[in-house]
Amino acid sequence: MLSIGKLSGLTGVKVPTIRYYEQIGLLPKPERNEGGQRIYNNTSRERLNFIRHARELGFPLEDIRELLALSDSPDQSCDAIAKRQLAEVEHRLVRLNALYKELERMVAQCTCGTVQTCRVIQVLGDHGLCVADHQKIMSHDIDQ
Amino acid sequence: MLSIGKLSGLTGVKVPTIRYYEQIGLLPKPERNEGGQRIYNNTSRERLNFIRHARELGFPLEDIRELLALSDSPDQSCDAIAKRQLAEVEHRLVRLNALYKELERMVAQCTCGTVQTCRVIQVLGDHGLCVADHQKIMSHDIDQ
DNA sequence: CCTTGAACCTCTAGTTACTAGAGGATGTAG
DNA sequence: CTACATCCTCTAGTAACTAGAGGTTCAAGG
Repeated sequence: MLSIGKLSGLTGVKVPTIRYYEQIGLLPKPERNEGGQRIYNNTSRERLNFIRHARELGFPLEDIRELLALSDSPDQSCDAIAKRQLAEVEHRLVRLNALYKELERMVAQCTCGTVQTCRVIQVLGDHGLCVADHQKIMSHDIDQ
Repeated sequence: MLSIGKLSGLTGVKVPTIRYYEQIGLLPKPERNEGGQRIYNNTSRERLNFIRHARELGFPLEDIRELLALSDSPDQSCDAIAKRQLAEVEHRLVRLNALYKELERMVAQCTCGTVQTCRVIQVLGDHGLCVADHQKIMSHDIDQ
Protein backbone atom coordinates (compact mmCIF):
# COMPACT_ATOMS: atom_id res chain seq x y z
CA MET A 1 0.00 0.00 0.00
CA LEU A 2 2.89 2.33 0.77
CA SER A 3 5.82 3.18 -1.47
CA ILE A 4 9.15 3.80 0.19
CA GLY A 5 8.74 7.51 -0.42
CA LYS A 6 5.33 7.58 1.27
CA LEU A 7 6.67 5.60 4.19
CA SER A 8 9.53 8.05 4.43
CA GLY A 9 7.14 10.99 4.46
CA LEU A 10 4.95 9.37 7.11
CA THR A 11 7.74 8.42 9.47
CA GLY A 12 10.32 11.11 8.88
CA VAL A 13 12.99 8.53 8.10
CA LYS A 14 14.88 9.20 4.90
CA VAL A 15 14.53 6.83 1.97
CA PRO A 16 18.18 5.68 1.90
CA THR A 17 18.02 5.16 5.66
CA ILE A 18 15.01 2.86 5.30
CA ARG A 19 16.90 0.82 2.73
CA TYR A 20 19.88 0.80 5.05
CA TYR A 21 17.76 -0.51 7.94
CA GLU A 22 16.53 -3.26 5.66
CA GLN A 23 20.07 -4.08 4.63
CA ILE A 24 21.25 -4.53 8.20
CA GLY A 25 18.18 -6.59 9.05
CA LEU A 26 16.43 -4.11 11.33
CA LEU A 27 13.46 -4.02 9.02
CA PRO A 28 12.23 -7.20 7.30
CA LYS A 29 12.51 -7.40 3.53
CA PRO A 30 9.28 -5.95 2.16
CA GLU A 31 7.28 -7.30 -0.74
CA ARG A 32 7.91 -5.90 -4.20
CA ASN A 33 5.51 -4.94 -6.95
CA GLU A 34 5.76 -5.99 -10.61
CA GLY A 35 8.51 -3.51 -11.31
CA GLY A 36 10.55 -4.54 -8.28
CA GLN A 37 9.74 -1.57 -6.08
CA ARG A 38 9.26 -1.98 -2.34
CA ILE A 39 5.73 -1.96 -0.94
CA TYR A 40 5.07 -1.47 2.75
CA ASN A 41 2.14 -1.82 5.10
CA ASN A 42 1.19 -0.35 8.45
CA THR A 43 3.22 -2.92 10.35
CA SER A 44 6.42 -1.71 8.70
CA ARG A 45 5.33 1.79 9.49
CA GLU A 46 4.87 1.08 13.19
CA ARG A 47 8.19 -0.68 13.38
CA LEU A 48 9.96 2.16 11.62
CA ASN A 49 8.27 4.69 13.86
CA PHE A 50 9.53 2.82 16.85
CA ILE A 51 13.04 2.79 15.46
CA ARG A 52 12.97 6.50 14.78
CA HIS A 53 11.76 7.38 18.25
CA ALA A 54 14.28 5.10 19.86
CA ARG A 55 17.08 6.60 17.76
CA GLU A 56 16.02 10.09 18.79
CA LEU A 57 16.22 8.96 22.38
CA GLY A 58 19.81 7.98 21.75
CA PHE A 59 19.42 4.22 21.69
CA PRO A 60 22.09 2.58 19.53
CA LEU A 61 20.80 0.33 16.77
CA GLU A 62 21.92 -2.75 18.66
CA ASP A 63 19.72 -1.83 21.63
CA ILE A 64 16.86 -1.26 19.25
CA ARG A 65 17.45 -4.62 17.66
CA GLU A 66 17.31 -6.11 21.15
CA LEU A 67 14.08 -4.32 22.02
CA LEU A 68 12.47 -5.40 18.78
CA ALA A 69 13.52 -8.97 19.44
CA LEU A 70 12.10 -8.72 22.96
CA SER A 71 8.80 -7.41 21.73
CA ASP A 72 8.64 -10.33 19.34
CA SER A 73 8.99 -12.79 22.21
CA PRO A 74 8.08 -10.91 25.38
CA ASP A 75 9.26 -12.87 28.35
CA GLN A 76 12.28 -10.90 29.53
CA SER A 77 12.83 -7.70 31.39
CA CYS A 78 13.45 -4.77 29.10
CA ASP A 79 13.09 -1.60 31.13
CA ALA A 80 16.72 -1.82 32.22
CA ILE A 81 17.81 -0.27 28.96
CA ALA A 82 15.35 2.56 29.34
CA LYS A 83 16.54 3.19 32.89
CA ARG A 84 20.14 3.28 31.75
CA GLN A 85 19.22 5.77 29.06
CA LEU A 86 17.34 7.89 31.57
CA ALA A 87 20.40 8.15 33.78
CA GLU A 88 22.52 9.03 30.77
CA VAL A 89 20.16 11.78 29.65
CA GLU A 90 20.02 13.23 33.15
CA HIS A 91 23.81 13.27 33.25
CA ARG A 92 23.88 15.20 29.98
CA LEU A 93 21.30 17.71 31.14
CA VAL A 94 23.40 18.75 34.13
CA ARG A 95 26.49 19.51 32.12
CA LEU A 96 24.67 21.08 29.23
CA ASN A 97 23.09 23.47 31.69
CA ALA A 98 26.53 24.43 32.98
CA LEU A 99 27.79 25.17 29.49
CA TYR A 100 24.62 27.08 28.70
CA LYS A 101 25.08 29.35 31.70
CA GLU A 102 28.69 30.06 30.83
CA LEU A 103 27.90 30.89 27.22
CA GLU A 104 25.06 33.09 28.38
CA ARG A 105 27.43 34.95 30.67
CA MET A 106 29.93 35.39 27.86
CA VAL A 107 27.38 36.74 25.46
CA ALA A 108 26.10 39.16 28.08
CA GLN A 109 29.65 40.31 28.79
CA CYS A 110 30.84 40.83 25.26
CA THR A 111 28.38 43.23 23.73
CA CYS A 112 31.40 45.35 22.90
CA GLY A 113 32.58 42.72 20.45
CA THR A 114 35.30 41.05 22.47
CA VAL A 115 35.34 38.44 25.15
CA GLN A 116 37.48 39.45 28.08
CA THR A 117 37.50 36.25 30.01
CA CYS A 118 36.42 33.02 28.49
CA ARG A 119 35.83 30.20 30.89
CA VAL A 120 34.20 27.78 28.53
CA ILE A 121 37.07 25.38 28.91
CA GLN A 122 37.07 25.58 32.67
CA VAL A 123 33.33 25.08 32.92
CA LEU A 124 33.43 21.86 30.98
CA GLY A 125 36.98 20.93 31.82
CA ASP A 126 36.28 21.22 35.52
CA HIS A 127 36.49 17.92 37.25
CA GLY A 128 33.85 19.03 39.72
CA LEU A 129 31.30 18.59 36.98
CA CYS A 130 32.32 15.04 36.33
CA VAL A 131 29.27 13.14 37.43
CA ALA A 132 31.05 9.92 38.15
CA ASP A 133 34.51 8.49 38.12
CA HIS A 134 35.10 8.17 34.41
CA GLN A 135 37.73 5.54 35.06
CA LYS A 136 34.86 3.18 35.66
CA ILE A 137 33.36 3.83 32.27
CA MET A 138 36.34 4.62 30.07
CA SER A 139 38.38 1.98 31.72
CA HIS A 140 41.67 0.26 31.59
CA ASP A 141 42.27 0.35 27.87
CA ILE A 142 45.62 2.00 27.45
CA ASP A 143 46.50 1.78 23.77
CA GLN A 144 45.45 -1.44 22.02
CA MET B 1 55.81 15.68 32.14
CA LEU B 2 53.04 13.40 30.98
CA SER B 3 53.32 10.48 28.61
CA ILE B 4 50.40 9.86 26.31
CA GLY B 5 49.41 6.89 28.45
CA LYS B 6 49.36 8.99 31.64
CA LEU B 7 47.36 11.68 29.89
CA SER B 8 44.95 9.03 28.73
CA GLY B 9 44.56 7.68 32.24
CA LEU B 10 44.00 11.16 33.68
CA THR B 11 41.43 12.27 31.15
CA GLY B 12 39.70 9.06 30.23
CA VAL B 13 40.43 9.61 26.54
CA LYS B 14 41.97 6.62 24.87
CA VAL B 15 45.51 6.80 23.54
CA PRO B 16 44.65 6.36 19.85
CA THR B 17 41.91 8.98 20.23
CA ILE B 18 44.43 11.50 21.57
CA ARG B 19 46.65 10.87 18.58
CA TYR B 20 43.61 11.20 16.35
CA TYR B 21 42.73 14.60 17.87
CA GLU B 22 46.28 15.72 17.21
CA GLN B 23 46.06 14.49 13.63
CA ILE B 24 42.95 16.51 12.90
CA GLY B 25 44.40 19.57 14.62
CA LEU B 26 42.15 19.65 17.66
CA LEU B 27 45.13 19.27 19.93
CA PRO B 28 48.41 21.06 19.14
CA LYS B 29 51.41 18.91 18.25
CA PRO B 30 53.12 18.18 21.54
CA GLU B 31 56.85 18.15 22.16
CA ARG B 32 58.74 14.91 21.82
CA ASN B 33 61.49 13.40 23.92
CA GLU B 34 64.76 11.96 22.64
CA GLY B 35 63.14 8.80 21.44
CA GLY B 36 60.35 10.62 19.65
CA GLN B 37 57.59 9.98 22.18
CA ARG B 38 54.98 12.64 22.93
CA ILE B 39 55.20 14.62 26.15
CA TYR B 40 52.28 16.60 27.50
CA ASN B 41 51.64 19.22 30.17
CA ASN B 42 48.63 20.35 32.21
CA THR B 43 47.43 22.67 29.46
CA SER B 44 46.99 19.75 27.11
CA ARG B 45 45.22 17.97 29.90
CA GLU B 46 42.69 20.76 30.44
CA ARG B 47 42.08 21.05 26.74
CA LEU B 48 41.55 17.33 26.41
CA ASN B 49 39.23 17.28 29.38
CA PHE B 50 37.17 19.97 27.76
CA ILE B 51 36.98 18.03 24.54
CA ARG B 52 35.88 14.91 26.34
CA HIS B 53 33.09 16.64 28.22
CA ALA B 54 31.87 18.45 25.13
CA ARG B 55 31.88 15.20 23.16
CA GLU B 56 29.88 13.51 25.89
CA LEU B 57 27.34 16.28 25.50
CA GLY B 58 27.06 15.37 21.87
CA PHE B 59 28.85 18.32 20.32
CA PRO B 60 30.39 17.50 16.97
CA LEU B 61 34.14 18.04 16.75
CA GLU B 62 33.67 21.08 14.52
CA ASP B 63 31.70 22.89 17.21
CA ILE B 64 34.34 21.96 19.73
CA ARG B 65 37.02 23.30 17.44
CA GLU B 66 35.15 26.58 17.34
CA LEU B 67 34.70 26.72 21.10
CA LEU B 68 38.39 26.06 21.58
CA ALA B 69 39.26 28.83 19.14
CA LEU B 70 36.95 31.09 21.12
CA SER B 71 38.81 30.41 24.31
CA ASP B 72 42.20 30.65 22.62
CA SER B 73 41.70 34.22 21.48
CA PRO B 74 39.34 35.91 23.92
CA ASP B 75 40.35 39.32 22.62
CA GLN B 76 39.04 38.68 19.15
CA SER B 77 35.60 39.65 18.10
CA CYS B 78 33.90 36.40 18.79
CA ASP B 79 30.56 37.09 20.36
CA ALA B 80 28.92 35.97 17.16
CA ILE B 81 30.37 32.52 17.68
CA ALA B 82 29.34 32.51 21.32
CA LYS B 83 25.83 33.56 20.40
CA ARG B 84 25.49 30.89 17.77
CA GLN B 85 26.79 28.29 20.18
CA LEU B 86 24.36 29.57 22.79
CA ALA B 87 21.48 29.06 20.40
CA GLU B 88 22.74 25.60 19.59
CA VAL B 89 23.06 24.69 23.25
CA GLU B 90 19.60 26.05 23.97
CA HIS B 91 18.15 23.93 21.17
CA ARG B 92 19.88 20.89 22.59
CA LEU B 93 18.56 21.61 26.06
CA VAL B 94 14.99 21.80 24.84
CA ARG B 95 15.26 18.55 22.95
CA LEU B 96 17.08 16.78 25.72
CA ASN B 97 14.44 17.87 28.20
CA ALA B 98 11.71 16.48 25.98
CA LEU B 99 13.55 13.20 25.64
CA TYR B 100 14.10 13.07 29.38
CA LYS B 101 10.39 13.40 30.07
CA GLU B 102 9.56 10.72 27.55
CA LEU B 103 12.07 8.30 29.08
CA GLU B 104 10.83 9.11 32.56
CA ARG B 105 7.32 8.21 31.53
CA MET B 106 8.55 5.03 29.89
CA VAL B 107 10.35 3.91 33.01
CA ALA B 108 7.38 4.81 35.19
CA GLN B 109 5.09 2.68 33.05
CA CYS B 110 7.52 -0.19 33.00
CA THR B 111 8.05 -1.06 36.64
CA CYS B 112 6.66 -4.50 36.11
CA GLY B 113 9.93 -5.63 34.60
CA THR B 114 8.57 -7.74 31.81
CA VAL B 115 7.57 -6.91 28.28
CA GLN B 116 4.21 -8.56 28.72
CA THR B 117 3.00 -5.46 30.44
CA CYS B 118 5.86 -3.20 29.43
CA ARG B 119 4.84 -0.54 27.02
CA VAL B 120 8.25 0.58 25.83
CA ILE B 121 7.58 -0.33 22.23
CA GLN B 122 4.10 1.19 22.21
CA VAL B 123 5.20 4.36 23.96
CA LEU B 124 8.01 4.90 21.49
CA GLY B 125 6.01 3.81 18.50
CA ASP B 126 3.09 6.02 19.37
CA HIS B 127 2.71 9.02 17.12
CA GLY B 128 1.02 11.02 19.83
CA LEU B 129 4.32 11.15 21.64
CA CYS B 130 6.18 12.82 18.81
CA VAL B 131 7.93 15.75 20.44
CA ALA B 132 7.39 18.09 17.53
CA ASP B 133 6.38 17.99 13.93
CA HIS B 134 9.22 15.96 12.56
CA GLN B 135 8.46 17.08 9.04
CA LYS B 136 10.04 20.38 9.95
CA ILE B 137 13.27 18.81 11.04
CA MET B 138 13.53 15.75 8.84
CA SER B 139 12.25 17.61 5.85
CA HIS B 140 11.57 17.30 2.19
CA ASP B 141 14.51 15.14 1.21
CA ILE B 142 13.02 12.22 -0.60
CA ASP B 143 15.88 10.08 -1.87
CA GLN B 144 19.06 11.90 -3.00
C1' DC C 1 -1.16 6.03 -26.35
C1' DC C 2 3.02 8.51 -25.56
C1' DT C 3 6.17 11.31 -23.38
C1' DT C 4 8.44 13.35 -19.50
C1' DG C 5 9.85 13.86 -15.04
C1' DA C 6 9.56 12.37 -10.35
C1' DA C 7 10.42 8.56 -7.73
C1' DC C 8 12.36 4.20 -7.66
C1' DC C 9 16.27 0.59 -8.16
C1' DT C 10 21.35 -1.20 -7.07
C1' DC C 11 25.93 -0.32 -6.19
C1' DT C 12 29.92 2.06 -4.72
C1' DA C 13 32.19 5.48 -2.18
C1' DG C 14 32.36 9.25 1.26
C1' DT C 15 31.46 11.04 6.10
C1' DT C 16 32.39 11.44 11.24
C1' DA C 17 34.60 10.02 15.11
C1' DC C 18 36.73 6.92 16.42
C1' DT C 19 38.93 1.73 17.26
C1' DA C 20 41.89 -2.22 16.25
C1' DG C 21 45.88 -4.35 14.59
C1' DA C 22 50.50 -5.04 12.33
C1' DG C 23 55.15 -4.39 12.75
C1' DG C 24 58.66 -2.20 14.89
C1' DA C 25 61.24 1.27 18.32
C1' DT C 26 61.83 2.90 23.12
C1' DG C 27 61.65 3.09 28.26
C1' DT C 28 61.89 0.95 32.66
C1' DA C 29 62.06 -2.56 36.32
C1' DG C 30 64.37 -6.45 38.10
C1' DC D 1 70.98 -6.59 30.26
C1' DT D 2 66.98 -8.82 29.31
C1' DA D 3 61.98 -8.73 29.30
C1' DC D 4 58.02 -6.54 28.59
C1' DA D 5 55.06 -2.62 28.90
C1' DT D 6 54.40 1.39 26.43
C1' DC D 7 55.34 4.01 22.63
C1' DC D 8 55.68 4.96 17.40
C1' DT D 9 53.47 5.10 12.40
C1' DC D 10 50.50 3.22 9.23
C1' DT D 11 46.56 0.97 7.33
C1' DA D 12 42.08 -0.84 7.75
C1' DG D 13 37.70 -1.54 10.11
C1' DT D 14 33.39 0.20 12.63
C1' DA D 15 28.60 2.56 13.18
C1' DA D 16 25.14 4.93 11.17
C1' DC D 17 24.27 6.98 7.87
C1' DT D 18 24.66 10.16 3.25
C1' DA D 19 25.68 11.21 -1.54
C1' DG D 20 26.20 10.08 -6.23
C1' DA D 21 26.33 7.39 -10.63
C1' DG D 22 23.80 5.11 -13.88
C1' DG D 23 19.76 3.06 -14.98
C1' DT D 24 14.40 1.52 -14.50
C1' DT D 25 9.51 2.23 -13.37
C1' DC D 26 5.40 4.78 -12.40
C1' DA D 27 1.85 8.32 -13.09
C1' DA D 28 0.16 12.65 -14.89
C1' DG D 29 -0.50 15.71 -18.88
C1' DG D 30 -1.09 16.21 -23.75
